[in-house]
Amino acid sequence: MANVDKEFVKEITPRAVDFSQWYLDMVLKAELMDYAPVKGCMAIRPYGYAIWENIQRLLDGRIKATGHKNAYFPLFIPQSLLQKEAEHVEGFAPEVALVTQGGGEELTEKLVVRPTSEAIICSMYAKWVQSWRDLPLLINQWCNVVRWEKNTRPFLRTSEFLWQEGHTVHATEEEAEAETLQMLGVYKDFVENELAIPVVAGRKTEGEKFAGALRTYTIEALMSDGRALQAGTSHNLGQHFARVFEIQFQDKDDTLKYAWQTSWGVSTRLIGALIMVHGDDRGLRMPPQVAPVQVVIVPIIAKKSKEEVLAKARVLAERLGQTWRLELDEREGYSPGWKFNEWEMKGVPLRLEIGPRDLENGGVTAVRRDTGEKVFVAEAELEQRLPLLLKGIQEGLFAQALQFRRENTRQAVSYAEFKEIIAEKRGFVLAHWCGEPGCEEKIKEETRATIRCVPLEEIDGGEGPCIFCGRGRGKKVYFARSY
RNA sequence: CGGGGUGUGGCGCAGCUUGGUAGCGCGCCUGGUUUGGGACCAGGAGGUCGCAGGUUCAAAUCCUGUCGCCCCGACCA
Repeated sequence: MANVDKEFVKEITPRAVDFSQWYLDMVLKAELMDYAPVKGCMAIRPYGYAIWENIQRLLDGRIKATGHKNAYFPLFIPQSLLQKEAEHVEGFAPEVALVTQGGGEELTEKLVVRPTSEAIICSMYAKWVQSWRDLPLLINQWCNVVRWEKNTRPFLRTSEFLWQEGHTVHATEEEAEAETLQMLGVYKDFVENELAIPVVAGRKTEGEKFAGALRTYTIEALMSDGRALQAGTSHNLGQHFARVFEIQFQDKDDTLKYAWQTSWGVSTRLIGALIMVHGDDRGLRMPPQVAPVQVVIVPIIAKKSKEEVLAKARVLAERLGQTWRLELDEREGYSPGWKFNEWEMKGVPLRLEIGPRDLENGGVTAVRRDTGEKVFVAEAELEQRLPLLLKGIQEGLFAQALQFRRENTRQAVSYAEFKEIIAEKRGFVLAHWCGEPGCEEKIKEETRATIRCVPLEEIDGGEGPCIFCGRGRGKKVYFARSY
């Protein structure tokens, strides 16, 4: 019908109308989360949590493959511990939640609900590290953290969120730096290959680095509204924490040395990135690698052939369910069209329709979520075709996101042009920067764009005068407005 | 924390200006007919209108206070 397109989206605000409302429609209507009674806190619903479980499984494998082991540290941190590292406390103090009472009595020392675990973990590491033989110490934990944010948004910025945080200790600065970069590489590989989100890897400026770190590296992704999102960070902590927490070891040369440390993390924010990078006006588009449901079978039931169709659908579901995360939608009382829309909204990569026509033809109709393309697949070829189709969707989503990023990464040659791009087109802007924090700060004030990172990869254009002050010589850096 | 908005069945809203004891759509339940892109008919359940005071014979409606949530800024994964 003529208004079919309108019908598809009647419950979803189009992205072009109000991106932020679209995002909220997505997280609520796809049942990823629901608002909880406390500000900024959300219940992650099964469909959303399944994404997180897939992220955990795939990333955890990579973390372990690089020699790290999982452990768990306490939720509560004595306030005095957090206060040991000056920059660290300054960075986090404004957003910590404090426990002042326990068992109905005032606590003698207030407890911080961890906003990050450097302090508590370092206090333990001080006990565990004695000798060079104890190093490197490579530990990761999956947990929740609490940051009392003023402005919250589901998955992107919540008062409590889930993440993993790796904390490692090394004998030398070189080793720590190598670890920091290795984990950044792990993140980039993971985000690009599993989440199908292209990222720029780079270093944060002094102004943007982690509170207490020597250097912070980041992977930055571009959302489809042209704003950037920090998708993961890896910090070289230097010896800052080792000195205040007295993490010392006796080296091979008999001398007592402070250790070198790193920390690195990604959070449930990645789910927000998945939504904003791949989603369209019909709903989510989940990359097959992390999709809670990779394949959905929708039987097309007509009175005459009901039993036959259902029987075949069940057989196929059983068979294909061995390999894929698969759902057979047998619900009665919903029309096929309704189910199509529902599963499209939930972003299931591949839909298999089985109806009387398909039975006659001896196969199923497969429909790709990314392109909408319909193809007939003979039953005998399912095991062979499905992996190819899903691989094609995974790669297709990445390719689309990469193309979008290319089209929305612009070079600015003058500050006027820079301002215009940021104001009207958004996206990444590559421009020379002299390295002065003052220029960075003024650009931020005037355009709300920040330096997302100083890219690790070589960028065409080499060094040049600063986009803002016109002086000095600096590399090209990525600017953007960000989440 | 500043600016704006908003709280009424599960969801989205109307009712408030001009007080009279709550309504619509969707969803939900039951039965039936349907089912290749959000089906239809019939019947039904469900709300002391965020909370607390006040005014009044009477408050969803007027007044005061308070809390939550959302959006836009400043700060952060």
